[in-house]
Amino acid sequence: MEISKTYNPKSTEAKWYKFWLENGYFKASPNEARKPFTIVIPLPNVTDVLHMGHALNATIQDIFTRWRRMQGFEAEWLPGTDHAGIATQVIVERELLKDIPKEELGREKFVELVWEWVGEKKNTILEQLKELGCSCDWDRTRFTLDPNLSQAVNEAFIRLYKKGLIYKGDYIVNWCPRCETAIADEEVEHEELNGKLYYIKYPIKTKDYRPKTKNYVVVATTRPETMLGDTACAINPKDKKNAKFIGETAILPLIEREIPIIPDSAVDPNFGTGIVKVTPAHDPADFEIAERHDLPKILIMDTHGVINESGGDYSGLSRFEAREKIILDLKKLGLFVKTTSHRYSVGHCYRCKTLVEPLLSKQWFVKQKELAKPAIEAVERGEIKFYPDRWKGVYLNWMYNIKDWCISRQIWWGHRIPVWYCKEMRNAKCKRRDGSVVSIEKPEICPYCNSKVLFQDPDVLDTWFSSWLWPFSVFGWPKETEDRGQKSEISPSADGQKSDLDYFYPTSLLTTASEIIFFWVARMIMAGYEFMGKAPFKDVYIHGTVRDSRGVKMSKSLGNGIDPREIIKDYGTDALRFSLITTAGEGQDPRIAPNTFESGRNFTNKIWNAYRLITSLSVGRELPTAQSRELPTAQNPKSLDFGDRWILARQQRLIKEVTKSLSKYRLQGPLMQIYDFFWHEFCDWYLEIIKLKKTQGVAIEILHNTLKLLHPFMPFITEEIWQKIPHQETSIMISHWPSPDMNLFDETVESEFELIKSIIVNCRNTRADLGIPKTKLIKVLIRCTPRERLVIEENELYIQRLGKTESPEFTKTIPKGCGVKLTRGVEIFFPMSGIVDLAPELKKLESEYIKVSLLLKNIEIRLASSDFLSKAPSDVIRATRDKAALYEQKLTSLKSSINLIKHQLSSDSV
RNA sequence: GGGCACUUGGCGCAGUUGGUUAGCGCGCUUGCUUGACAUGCAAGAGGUCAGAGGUUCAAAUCCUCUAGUGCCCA
Repeated sequence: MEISKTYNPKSTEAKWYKFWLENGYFKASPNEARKPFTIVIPLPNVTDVLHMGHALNATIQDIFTRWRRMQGFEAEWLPGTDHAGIATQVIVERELLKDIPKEELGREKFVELVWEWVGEKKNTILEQLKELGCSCDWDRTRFTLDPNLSQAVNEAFIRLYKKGLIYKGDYIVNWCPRCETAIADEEVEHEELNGKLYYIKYPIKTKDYRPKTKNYVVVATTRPETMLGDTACAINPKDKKNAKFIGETAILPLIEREIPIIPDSAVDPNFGTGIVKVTPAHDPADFEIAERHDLPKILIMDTHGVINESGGDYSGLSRFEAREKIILDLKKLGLFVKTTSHRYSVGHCYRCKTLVEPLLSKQWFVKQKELAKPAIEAVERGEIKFYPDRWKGVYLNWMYNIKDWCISRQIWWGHRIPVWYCKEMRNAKCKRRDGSVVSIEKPEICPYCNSKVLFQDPDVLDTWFSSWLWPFSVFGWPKETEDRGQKSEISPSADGQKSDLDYFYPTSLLTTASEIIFFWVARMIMAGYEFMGKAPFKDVYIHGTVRDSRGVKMSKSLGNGIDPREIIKDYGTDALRFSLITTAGEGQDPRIAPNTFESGRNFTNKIWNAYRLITSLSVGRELPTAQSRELPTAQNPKSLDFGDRWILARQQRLIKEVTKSLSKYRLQGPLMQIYDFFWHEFCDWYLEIIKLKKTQGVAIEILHNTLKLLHPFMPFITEEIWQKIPHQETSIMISHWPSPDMNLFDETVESEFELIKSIIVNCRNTRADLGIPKTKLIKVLIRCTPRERLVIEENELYIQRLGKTESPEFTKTIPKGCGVKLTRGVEIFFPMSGIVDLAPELKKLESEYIKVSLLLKNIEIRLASSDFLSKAPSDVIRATRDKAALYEQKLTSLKSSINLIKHQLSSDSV
């Protein structure tokens, strides 16, 4: 049958993915006979569509999963999605509701609408992961709003509440006026901007106070509109220049509120005038000051960022309009001093990029210090490791300074907070507790005052409050643990089978990008220790961020992304995966350009054609079957052919190094090694050899094992070819990962082969340099040791055919009228008679002579140094001496051949 | 302001226990429809490893400083 000249990924990928699915190869279940290898996916949002970041992330996980599976682990890669509270709600509001406020629809209807939308979109990203070849255990796909995962959320909330680790309070939160919700500190993106610092006069109250008084202080602020909510001015007590004002009372302009001038050491005397306004309800630092001095906290904005009734005349203006008007009015009153340029950083909502407003608000918080303790120790002790290691420091630094986590969100899509309030609050006890009851179900009556009128907290929980439970909620926590508790009382070890949770938890590896360390990795570690008493995973692999060719992060909004599905369409999944992994250095940010993927496409094609050649060599004879095929390992390696022994030795080395690298979480290195082996040793040399010998047994063996090594990286083409060559297992993905065969290691053959190779290369050089037509064979004379002569004679066919030479002859003297090359201590002479162009050759030899003599000079200096001789290890000294001898020999040869050519040239010119 | 990374031929990257004539892919030059592959083959040009100083017998590799770039935190 005709085999296509180029590899066609389209015709293979869907076919094999279906085959794997149908055979259930991705599934895993507790199996005491095997060790588990577990990965839970960093759950993408339901709103996500596949981008390069996902592709890199998923490829890495798939490589480790497939590799461990081949090694005999019970490999579980659990997929799923996140309900993504804010992101999803934003999209539904925009796309489905257009501009109709969701309030018109009502909460229940709105949530229904979101469920509908999610029902349609939920599988988009997961289906796309299938195109990437991901070997996820799809039967276990989870969604954070699944019943069991919701139960986990409630359970976690209630447990933490009972321990006093969850509380409700008035604090400054990051408020997104567009999403109309609080967001966590980590959800704010800071951007450094060139802004202004506004200087404003605040008059001081005196007996004869008049608006145009000359008694005033000047405060500096970046946000003048917040002055409507000022309740103090503050000065650092050490600030001698301004100390005299402390204790005075200022009159807040425009509002005419009397506010105290207080001392507080948090004030930076070098900021502006050293006197700052204090707006406790709209600035986190000012909030702290207000707490210390018991100042009132006046909220001047509503949830949309519009000035409220506390803002007097400015009520109804947006925060931006208010700023304009306030400046204008201050100018009219003569209270505006100046502006100066000022660099400062402003926060934006990570979901919609709206300017975040720090706002006083009643929210639910999780205390973090206590939860952080075991999570810090685990990483300090090395129980959980980061790859690359440097992220450990980033993690720890954040954990040491952790602040309480705001978990309530003023949106409708998500897990409703399991808290109920008594509406009536009929007694003091009830009032003291704010009438709040923590409960999953609605309580019949208020436990404090027996009122029957209760309502649920309208807020939902931060999405991350469900994702931090992911490594164990997906395996059945808390239900499974409860069930087991009951079971064990009745029949202790009924079947001896471990539960999913016991078997797969703790997981083995978590793979994610550095941005997610705080949001998720840190919190999963905290949750793991808090709820399971154990780390959620052993290793954390942090990969880089995908950037474009200029180094700019790929993003939808910038439009600089490359769609992985386009690449798959054009070049195939294997090409995409190959190029992504070879481009992404360990933990480095990969820079991706459209042509990045050509190398992957070319490589798949190379693999395909190697297979084609091997198959074609067996035309007219049967391919050996899996059973009949004599494995080289079953024979005495010494009885094999030189070339066979060489490629087998090279492959053992490859297997050893690739396996070692993978176990250290390296991907780029091993993949490049496989590439080099396959292309530059197997194809460039070994396949050329077997063309001469017309044998293909060992070639199939090499191909077989190389496909296995490659399979985790490039699953489709490896399966396609595997199925076409003799094999035993039904699929390469469940075949056994090769291990190096010590009997096949052979350093002697490796070095002898290098000699043959380099003789061939030198012959080719000479041909090319001298422009000898390819049809004309050249003569070669070789001067070498008897041992080398033996090797060369045994393999002279290779030299003749690959170097296009006549049968090599041997000499003991330097022949006259020859060009000469020196390689690995062997001199090769090329009779020059009839060859015209000697001048370039002479030039080359002369520059080589200069180069080598410099090298020799350096080495001689080193060898003359007594320090070197006394301090360097003996093997290094020996190697250096050998090298010096080699260079000397080489120089002699170069010199003689230079003289020969010079002689030739001068006699020619005569 | 603090921290972390990066800087190797035109471009993108290897070089992980200090000892190789510093490698690879793309691009470039020259020659090839060599019966696997032009998504290819062969041969080549191109780098004093950002700069300065130090440690060492020996530095792209370790240390310090400087410059540039990027990221994170405050």
